Amino acid sequence: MHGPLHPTNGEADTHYRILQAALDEFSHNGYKGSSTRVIADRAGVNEVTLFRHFGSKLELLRAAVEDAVQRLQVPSEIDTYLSMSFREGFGKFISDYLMQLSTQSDILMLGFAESFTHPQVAEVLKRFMWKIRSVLLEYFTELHRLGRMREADLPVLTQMVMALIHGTPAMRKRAPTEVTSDLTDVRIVSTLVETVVSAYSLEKEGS
Amino acid sequence: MHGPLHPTNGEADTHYRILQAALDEFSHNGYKGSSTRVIADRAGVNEVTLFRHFGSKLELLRAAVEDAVQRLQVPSEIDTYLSMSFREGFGKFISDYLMQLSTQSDILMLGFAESFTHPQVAEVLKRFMWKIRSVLLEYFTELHRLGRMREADLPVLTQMVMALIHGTPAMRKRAPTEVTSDLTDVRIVSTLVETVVSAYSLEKEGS
DNA sequence: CATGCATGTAAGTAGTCACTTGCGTAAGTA
DNA sequence: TACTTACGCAAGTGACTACTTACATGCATG
Repeated sequence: MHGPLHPTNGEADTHYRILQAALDEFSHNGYKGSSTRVIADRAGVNEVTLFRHFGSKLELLRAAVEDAVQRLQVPSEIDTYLSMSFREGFGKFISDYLMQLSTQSDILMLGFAESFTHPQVAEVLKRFMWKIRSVLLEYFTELHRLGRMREADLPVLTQMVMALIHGTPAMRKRAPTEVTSDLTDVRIVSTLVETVVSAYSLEKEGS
Repeated sequence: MHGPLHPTNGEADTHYRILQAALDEFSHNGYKGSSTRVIADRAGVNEVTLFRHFGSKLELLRAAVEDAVQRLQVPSEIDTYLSMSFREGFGKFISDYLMQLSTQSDILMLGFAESFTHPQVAEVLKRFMWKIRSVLLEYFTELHRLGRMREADLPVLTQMVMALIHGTPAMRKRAPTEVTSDLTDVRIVSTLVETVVSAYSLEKEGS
C-alpha cells in the first residue's frame, strides 16, 4: 500500500531517518504531544513522505518502538554467567541488561507510557521483557540445581529483580538530582548484587 | 483572579468534582490525551465552569496532582516499626508504603509520565518521594545503630528498595498477565523483605 | 529516450483543541 | 427589593491536528 521498499534509490535511509526522528519526538513529548509535521521536519523530510512511508501516525509509533526493541540484544547464553562466581556472574548479567535498557531507555519509557492506550505497542515490549525474564529465571534455576544457591521462590525473585532494574532508570528520570543525589546506577546495581548474593549464595567467599 | 472560593453556596463540591474527574481523565489518557470538554462532562459541569475554577488546563493538572499527593499519608513514626523484629517492621513499612502508592497509583504514574514536560508537577512528586526516602533511611540507620543490622551503604540500599517498590506497580501495569502471571505484589514484597532481612539482619530468628 | 520510482510543493479538508465572551437564571444575603 | 455569587448555555475564535489530493522534479534503469 505504502511500501517501505526503495530498491531503486541508494538513499533508502529516508525510512530510517523518519524512524529516528519519530523515536526522538515520541520519547520526549509522548504520542499525542508529537506532531507528524515536527517529526517530518526533524527528519529533514516532507510531511507527505512520512505518510507515504508509514501510512498513519499510529503505525509510525509501532514501527519506531519495534525498531528500537529489535536493536536490543538480550543476554541469552547463561553459560558465560554460570562459569563465574555467583557474585560476578549475577553482577555481569544485571549490568549487561541495564546497559541495554539505558541505551534505549527513552523509547522504552515512552512505550510503557503509551502501552496502556496502544496495545500494539504494549505487545512489542511484553515480548522483550518476557525474553529477559526467562533467561534470568533459567540462570537462577541452574544455579540452584548446581547447589550454588539457596532454596527460594525463583519466579518471584526473578520478578523482583526485574522490577528493581526497571524502577531504577525510571526513578532517576523522575527525581533527577535531589532524591537520586550522587547515587549512580552503578552503586545501586552493586548493592542489589551484594544483597542477593548475601541472601542466596551458597558459595564460599574469597576468590 | 478566578477564585475557588464559594462561601455562598453549600455546593462547594463543584470544585472537588472537577478535580476528581480531572484526576480520572488525566491518569487514564495523559495530559495531552485529555480534553477539558470531557473532564467537564465527567464532572457533570459546564466546560466554562471548569475554566472559571482553574483558569487553565495546566493549572488544573497541577491542582489535581497536588490534591492527590496531599491525601497520601506517609508513615512517619519509625518507633512503630522499630518495636517489631526486623522482618516484621520492615515488612510493615513496605506494605504500608505500597498501599499508599497503590491507592493513588494512577495519579502518580500520570505525574511521573508528565513530570518531564511539566516541572511543576514533578516538584510535587519529588517532595513526596523525598519524604518517604528520609523516613526509610532513618529507619535503617536506627536499626544499624542498635546493632540489629549489618554494616551497609544505607542511602543506596534505601534507594534500591524505593526503586523496587516503584518498579513493581509500574511493571504490573505494563505487562499485565503474561509476565506477571499470578505473582501478586504481595509475594514480591514478601520476597523483598525476606531477601533484605536475610542479607542484613543481625537478629536471631525464631519469634 | 522512456518508464518508473521516491520525493518535494502547494493547497486543502474536516475535525479538535483550549479558551473567551455575553447573557440568562437561580439562590442566598443585606 | 437590590445585590452578589455560582453556574448554565450558546456561540465563536484562532490555532493546530492528521491526513489527502494533484502536480512537478530528478534520478536510475531498461
